[in-house]
Amino acid sequence: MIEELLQRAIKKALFTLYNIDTEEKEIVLSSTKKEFEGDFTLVVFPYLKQAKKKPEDLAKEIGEEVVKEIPYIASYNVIKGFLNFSLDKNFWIEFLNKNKSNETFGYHAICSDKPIVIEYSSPNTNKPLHLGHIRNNLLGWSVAEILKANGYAVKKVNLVNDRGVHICKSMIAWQMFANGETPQTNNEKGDHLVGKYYVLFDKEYKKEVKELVDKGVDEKIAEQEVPIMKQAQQMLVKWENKDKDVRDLWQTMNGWVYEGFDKTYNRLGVDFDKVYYESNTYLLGKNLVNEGLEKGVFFKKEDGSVWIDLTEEGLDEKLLLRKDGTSVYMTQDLGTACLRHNDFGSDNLIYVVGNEQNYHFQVLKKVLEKLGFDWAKNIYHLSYGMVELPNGKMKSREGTVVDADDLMQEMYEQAKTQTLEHGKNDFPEQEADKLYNTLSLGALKYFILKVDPTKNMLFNPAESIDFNGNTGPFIQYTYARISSIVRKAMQEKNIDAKTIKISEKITLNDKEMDIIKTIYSFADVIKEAGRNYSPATIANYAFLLAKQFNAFYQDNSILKETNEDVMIERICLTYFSGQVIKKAMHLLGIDVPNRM
RNA sequence: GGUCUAAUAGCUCAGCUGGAUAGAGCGACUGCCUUCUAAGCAGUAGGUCGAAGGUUCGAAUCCUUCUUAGAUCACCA
Repeated sequence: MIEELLQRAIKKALFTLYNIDTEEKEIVLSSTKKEFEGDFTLVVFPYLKQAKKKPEDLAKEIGEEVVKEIPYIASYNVIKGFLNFSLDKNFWIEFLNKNKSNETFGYHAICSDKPIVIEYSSPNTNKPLHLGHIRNNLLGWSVAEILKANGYAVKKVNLVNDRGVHICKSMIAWQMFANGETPQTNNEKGDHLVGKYYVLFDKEYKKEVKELVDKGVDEKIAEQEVPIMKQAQQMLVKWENKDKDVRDLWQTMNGWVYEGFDKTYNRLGVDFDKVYYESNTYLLGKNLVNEGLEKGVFFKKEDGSVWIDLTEEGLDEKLLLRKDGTSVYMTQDLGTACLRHNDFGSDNLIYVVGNEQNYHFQVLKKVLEKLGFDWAKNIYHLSYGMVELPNGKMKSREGTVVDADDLMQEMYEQAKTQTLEHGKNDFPEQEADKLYNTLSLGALKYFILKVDPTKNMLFNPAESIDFNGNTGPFIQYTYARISSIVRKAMQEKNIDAKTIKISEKITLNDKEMDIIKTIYSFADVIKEAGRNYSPATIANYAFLLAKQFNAFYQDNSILKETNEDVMIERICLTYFSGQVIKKAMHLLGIDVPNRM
């Protein structure tokens, strides 16, 4: 990397000229702003005091030394305290020739054999997936890919919440109202069918509560005493006692849901290396609690419930076992963390879970640390913001959710409409279908992933997701143009961009240099995206590169360029841009079409 | 009430560990298709970076206070 050479040379210059001793890593180089001439910039202000020089003089003297030291540095210029280095054109040409057909360009070498385990999705089996889940799934999948590109082994896991009183609610409502209907009899997706009964339960529940309240019962009491709620709670007890009928129904209805989820996951393009079910894991963690009691990390209250005191850490007391000895969410999560650590030999666990659970994960981490697991300090809660609608949060029970399947279907229709509106109606049926899928998912995924995961984001159903501007289809369109050119170069000129070499006789214009420098930074961008667990970094990068390519494309001939050396260089640059766009989009889980 | 997070153009969002004149897209207004895909390109208008202090050669970025919004503080998950 040229930056490292520069850092080394600057360090040396600082030392020999002014006896300033710095670490190479602490010398900050940035890419030169567009308005100024140069490729890399050093800000010299931090060294003024020690060097006892004026900014201009200091910059000049360092520049002089560095140019002598590194042959690739063609020149430098100084503006105030900014020292701008320009690289020799041949450096860039060499870079292109060396890397344009490198399959792993931008990716980092394998750095660890111990896998990172990333949990994402984690749905409940009582309702279908909605837009919030989409954000979760896309983030999880993409971050996994980004970490792989950073050289880590990654295991993707899903922890399905398939038990509990909320699951019993759908079951009770189904028993009461369904007349035996199934996904088959109804021709309805299983998760939607089950979700329907979850909503029905809530409706009936509210009705019954109101009846009691009207009779003069206190609302709080009514909420607990209502028959339908009692039934759900009784069903849960039966479930825990392994009552055969309840278990059968549970298995049947969950089966419907899984069939539905599989379709949604499939269409969304996400997958898992391992799926955990809470029905198998909810009893884990109890042993840990007992160990903790013995070690004196936890304490027992008079009623028999077990707690941990985290007030010294700025947190509260937290319950770990109920007085009846049953476990809570936290207990189970302690258990599953250890399970994962053991299953995969992993010291790095990542949880993709909404920011509403920040507190939970703070506590989880602290508790595991107190239990003496040194890997606990590496637990990372990838805490993402909520997807909000113009009138606030999505609420499943109030029917204000944006359903995942519906949304994907709407996007598909829109992709179709847009394509036909552009007069592109000559695709064979199968190819058209594939294209609409590619474009609709590209639009959806890019829309979600381009925003910083940690921030809340807004989705306005009325405006739907755009296909122009800073969007997935914009980048896909750029790729399609590129493919077209690369194809024609091969067919009409018999030039294979992959293998042909660029001559050093040519010069490079500003638009070309913009693209080259952006491509050059790809590895850094991947590193930064990995460091921040941020697909948004990749999305912004892909957009920048696509925009720069389009600007170049607009006022430079490629295949019609008369100077053959320049034509070859442009074909190669076009090809390379396409490769990098494709890779970046892949990290987001977005396909790119060869034609559109 | 305690804790945490956010606030940047009319709207949706970028802005890396402090660095040169704060950027995109959408929307509005202008231009550009007999030339490699116009889902594109070029341009105009639009900003007290929530407010006030502070640190610094230098602050949207760091610190303090305040305002506003959201999350959380369950023997729910």
